[in-house]
Amino acid sequence: MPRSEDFNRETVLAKARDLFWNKGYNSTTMSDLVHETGLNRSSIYNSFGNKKAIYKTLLIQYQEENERIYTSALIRASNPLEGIHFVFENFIEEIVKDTQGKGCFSINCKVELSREDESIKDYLEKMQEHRIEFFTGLVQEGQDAQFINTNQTALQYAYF
Amino acid sequence: MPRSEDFNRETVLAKARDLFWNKGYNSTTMSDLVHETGLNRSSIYNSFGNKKAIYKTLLIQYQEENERIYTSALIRASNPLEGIHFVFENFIEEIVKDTQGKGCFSINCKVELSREDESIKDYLEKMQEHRIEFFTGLVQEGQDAQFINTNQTALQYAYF
DNA sequence: TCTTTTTTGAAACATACATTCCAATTATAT
DNA sequence: ATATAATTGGAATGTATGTTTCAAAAAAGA
Repeated sequence: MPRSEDFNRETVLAKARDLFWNKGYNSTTMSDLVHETGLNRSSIYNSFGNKKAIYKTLLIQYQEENERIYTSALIRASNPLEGIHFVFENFIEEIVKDTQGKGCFSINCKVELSREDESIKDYLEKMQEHRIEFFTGLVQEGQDAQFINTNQTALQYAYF
Repeated sequence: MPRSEDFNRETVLAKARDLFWNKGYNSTTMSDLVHETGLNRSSIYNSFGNKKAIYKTLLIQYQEENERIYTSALIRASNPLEGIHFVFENFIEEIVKDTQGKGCFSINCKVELSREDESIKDYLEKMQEHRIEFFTGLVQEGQDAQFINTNQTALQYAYF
């Protein structure tokens, strides 16, 4: 009986992400989102929640995507050291690709929002911790298999 | 005949800088500034201009301070390579000191404001260029005096 | 002490946005 | 075709916050 949504969630979110990424959180207005996505105010609030909710959705999506990139790099690699190599190559590639200086979505998020929103701050800190654990594990593995020297502890390498 | 200012410009600016640095530009309100500095709204507008003007003053002050740190590092150094070494040591020191994750003032500025304020964007880009030139010159000197290898051009090293 | 010019304080003003409301519209199922 | 329930458009609302205003107070010199 009811009418159904007239848009594609993914493309809407993609457009929102581009906007936030290009203009930053504070400089992106709801009107920008209305214009760019083509759907109207109420529909946005209806289907995606308010501005911050949309942003959080995108942040989580971004992190999950990165996670996927990491693991795929690990699968391609034949040993832990090479895995780290792949991951960093990916970083560099991203940085080089960013000619307009958009920066990293999560770093931008951290600068703009982690000071005013506790939940975002907590999320980003958890992610950071998670990432450190990831690298520590990787380095540890590499050291166990004698691909990486033990001049420093695994944790120290990971931090670096 | 006229009455004179009842505060110290430097300490006021220092407090403003701490505020902006801790909370970011957008999350710092004029009321915060009024509270923290102790002087009142009108006085602030009178002596320092509006919010953005204050911020720009601080940004320029920050850059000049950095400039001074660079040159002093260069004076201490006995050759260009050591100079670069000192400068980077200084970076690391700053990063380690920042336990609350305040980040770098100019990077924060870039993320928060360069997208919405053309003049700030231009200023930061000019500074970036200037910095590249600085390092390029340094590396070049180092190469001329054979302290640094010539596997890459000076410019390439500088970018790195 | 009186005049002059600033500084000060509080309230008023302006405005840019996020968010909500509600009537009109639209798509689906029966 | 009709009833139903969500979607849509645009106006209305609310609010946070930057900025201005203006009269009262304060300092410095004559």
